Amino acid sequence: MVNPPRKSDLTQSIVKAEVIKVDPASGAPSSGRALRAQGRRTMQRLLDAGLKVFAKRGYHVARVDDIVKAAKTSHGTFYLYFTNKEDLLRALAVDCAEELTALSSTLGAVSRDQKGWDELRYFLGNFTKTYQRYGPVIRAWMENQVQDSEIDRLGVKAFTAVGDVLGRRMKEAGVDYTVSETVTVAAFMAMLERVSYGVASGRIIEDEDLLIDTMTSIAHRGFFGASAILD
Amino acid sequence: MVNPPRKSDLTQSIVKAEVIKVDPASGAPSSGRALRAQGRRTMQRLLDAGLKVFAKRGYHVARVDDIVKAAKTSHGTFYLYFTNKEDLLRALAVDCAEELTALSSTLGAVSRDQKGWDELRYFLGNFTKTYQRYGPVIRAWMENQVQDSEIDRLGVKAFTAVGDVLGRRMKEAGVDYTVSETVTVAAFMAMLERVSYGVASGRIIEDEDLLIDTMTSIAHRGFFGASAILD
Amino acid sequence: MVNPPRKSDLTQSIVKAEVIKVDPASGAPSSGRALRAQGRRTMQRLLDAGLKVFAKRGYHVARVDDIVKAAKTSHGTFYLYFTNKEDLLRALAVDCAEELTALSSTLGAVSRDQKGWDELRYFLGNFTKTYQRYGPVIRAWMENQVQDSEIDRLGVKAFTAVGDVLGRRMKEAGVDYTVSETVTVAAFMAMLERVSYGVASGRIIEDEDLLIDTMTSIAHRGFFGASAILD
Amino acid sequence: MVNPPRKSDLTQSIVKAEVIKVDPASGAPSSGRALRAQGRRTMQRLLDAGLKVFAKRGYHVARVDDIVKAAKTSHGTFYLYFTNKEDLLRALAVDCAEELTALSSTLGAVSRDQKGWDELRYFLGNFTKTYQRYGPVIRAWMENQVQDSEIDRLGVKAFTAVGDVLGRRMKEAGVDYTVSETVTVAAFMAMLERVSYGVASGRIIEDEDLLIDTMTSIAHRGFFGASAILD
DNA sequence: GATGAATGAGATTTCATTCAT
DNA sequence: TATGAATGAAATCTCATTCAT
Repeated sequence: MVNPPRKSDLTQSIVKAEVIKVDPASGAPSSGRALRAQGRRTMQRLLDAGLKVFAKRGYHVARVDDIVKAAKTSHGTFYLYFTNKEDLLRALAVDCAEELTALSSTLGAVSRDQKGWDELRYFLGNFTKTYQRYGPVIRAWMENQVQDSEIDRLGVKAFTAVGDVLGRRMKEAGVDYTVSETVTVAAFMAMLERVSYGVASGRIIEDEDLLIDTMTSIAHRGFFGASAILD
Repeated sequence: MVNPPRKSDLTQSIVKAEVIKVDPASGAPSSGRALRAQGRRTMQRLLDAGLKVFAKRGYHVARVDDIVKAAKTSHGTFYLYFTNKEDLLRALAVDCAEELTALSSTLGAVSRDQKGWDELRYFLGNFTKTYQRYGPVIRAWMENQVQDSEIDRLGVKAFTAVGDVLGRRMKEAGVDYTVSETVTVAAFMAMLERVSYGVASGRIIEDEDLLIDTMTSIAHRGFFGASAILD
Repeated sequence: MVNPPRKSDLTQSIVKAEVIKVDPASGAPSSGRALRAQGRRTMQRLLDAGLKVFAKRGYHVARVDDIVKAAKTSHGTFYLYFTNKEDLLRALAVDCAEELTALSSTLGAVSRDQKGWDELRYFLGNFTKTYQRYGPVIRAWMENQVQDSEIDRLGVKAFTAVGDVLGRRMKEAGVDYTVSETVTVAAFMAMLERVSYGVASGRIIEDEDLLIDTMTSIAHRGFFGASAILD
Repeated sequence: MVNPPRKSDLTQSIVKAEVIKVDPASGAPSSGRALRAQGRRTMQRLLDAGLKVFAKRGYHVARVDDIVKAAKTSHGTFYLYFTNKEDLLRALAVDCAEELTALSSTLGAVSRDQKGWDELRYFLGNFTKTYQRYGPVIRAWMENQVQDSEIDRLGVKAFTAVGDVLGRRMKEAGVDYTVSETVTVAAFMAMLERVSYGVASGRIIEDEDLLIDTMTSIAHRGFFGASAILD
């Protein structure tokens, strides 16, 4: 039988997720200004507000006005910390890229058996965690919403890091029949990201564990050659 | 071995695509005005221009000014045919929904063998064709770019039509182990759409046939339970 | 005695000034848009309003809002014709540069006698005319108010044209004792411009003819070596 | 021949300049607060920074932020010593006005011979010195950049002091043919100021001694009736 | 039918000045 | 005495939509 949707150990994955989180305060001021405690707090409030507002209807639609309202501060203050909306996104992108890169190291070998399924399951759980916070940034990358090439580069780099690991693990799994590696990896990431977005946006309503289990099964078979019927 | 990437009959699929296309002039003026030949031509120019401009950086970013320039006409004329930018999208959405609905009927039973692969391959080829024209509309739905709920409803309906067929075919294929049907179907559509967008946006560069072959193999195994190794 | 402040023939200088005026409608739309009669009128209204508002407290202090109010139009309309305030200045600068260049050809040989005085008087009268219209632009150049290097170049070119003629005429007059030509010409232009500005700004209140006569006498002696006492 | 550009005694003029300088610390705090040593130092740093920053692109363009950065202090501190940006200018204007007034007493009788030329030369040298420090303030007056009428009054007063001396010396020299005294004096000051600004701004590049010599010769002939050819 | 012109609401951004520590 | 943080009024600019010919 296949992957008896073993209730994944959520606590465990949370613990690991903590380990992944790389200095969340890394959102350093774009300008070189040294910040004191109060300034750092305000900046963090703005970063959080940015994520929150971007999450609602996307980066493009978000207004600086919405962000400062959410951060309970003023326009003037916003421009004290960021040169513009894009600059705020950039700061978030840096953090997000770090987290994604760290994430890429949490995927071990994916065998075709239950052990491989578990491994994949764990990885997808971690991705979901990251998406819960940085979804808006990942979405902005995925939807090509960014003009700024520097931010784009960050995204490409982070996605490549994850994609490389996926590709390597697929090869190890002996998935030699895959016709185009580029497309395969892209397809995997696309599926992952969009489904996560569907959940975040409320379009897909499903129990989180069930969701991850389903994605894991699909990926295990579709990308890692697991048989639909395990014995 | 499975699915010897049989060179798909492109001509054939084009022919079928023609059949699919349901009255391309169906984008009737929202205002309900009766149009003479010249008027119909102008309107078609605007619709085409809309698709072209939306394709570049998405519906939201597109300016009415860009559209009228691409259509070689004026602002005044635009508002003669459409009540606003959204109205143009709606007209395109109607056509796109029809095409997607028609598309959903082109997927036969997907067995786990080569025949099933071919069937799936044919369907994905058709989807690709549709995306080449209506990509911007599908993208707008997928990225939640639309405010107007009527347009959204059109999208949901069309996606449901396709999703239903997919779900039915999966069930027929005996993929009963799939944990959540909602998620499964969503994952399939997401993969399909995003990879198509990746190609359209130039981010994924790959030979079209190879691309479709790859997607087919992944889907065949991931969603329809085909074994990685057929004998 | 020198220069019996012969009442200068104002009419005549006006006539010549007309000749000088090089296509006042030359303020073509910065963008390539072709303009109809109404559009040209609006644009001209904005150009005139620009001069008027710049005249009040200078280019820098002027607000786009003041300009559109003076032109009895809206913000939107302003940006239809000019990309920003600087662009409006540029359009004016082009016209002004043409007029200054034309002006430079209206100075004949300046002998040390009454004839030379008359020649100089005529030239200064013409300059005054030009300043009455384009003073704000000349002032912006003189006060280094412009960031844009293209506008600056226009100014330098026009000033050089005038300066060159002055320098040539001085040399012809045998003013070999002048220690630095650069400084001499600069001093002449500076005097001319600032006194004109003084009048335009209301700081210097003096009868126009008397003013020009005075400037002529100073310049005739200071720059062209005329004796204070002619016999 | 006239005025063999006798190498002016720079040292001497510097010495005299020192004499002119009237209590440089006179820029007392507008608020009237008594200041200790540290406070006086901070204030002086701000005043110097003001001059430095104003020199770059003018009073209007200068930002308080630039000033505090140049003074290596903070916004808060700035407003501890000055009520606003204009107040800083006012403090500088007071000092500048004193220096200009003192300057006006350094011009003796200007005869038409070499002795007169030397006298004028000395005066212009002194003016140049003053401009080197207070140029930005003088420029602000000259370019009408100040809103505040009190500052303006200071400027008018200082300029009048200098102008009066000039006028008196011209009359003494028997320059009775000058048509309008107002205009004559204005022209002289304008020439002086703008050429100095040209040098300060880097637009005019010329050896300082040569520059002063040239100005002296022009003024000697143009305003004081010296003959171009002395015997 | 078609078009260029005009509009104004709303978004972004700057910066002198005040506040709190 | 000093400072970093915060503010908000005012300026710039964009763009969907309406108007007049």
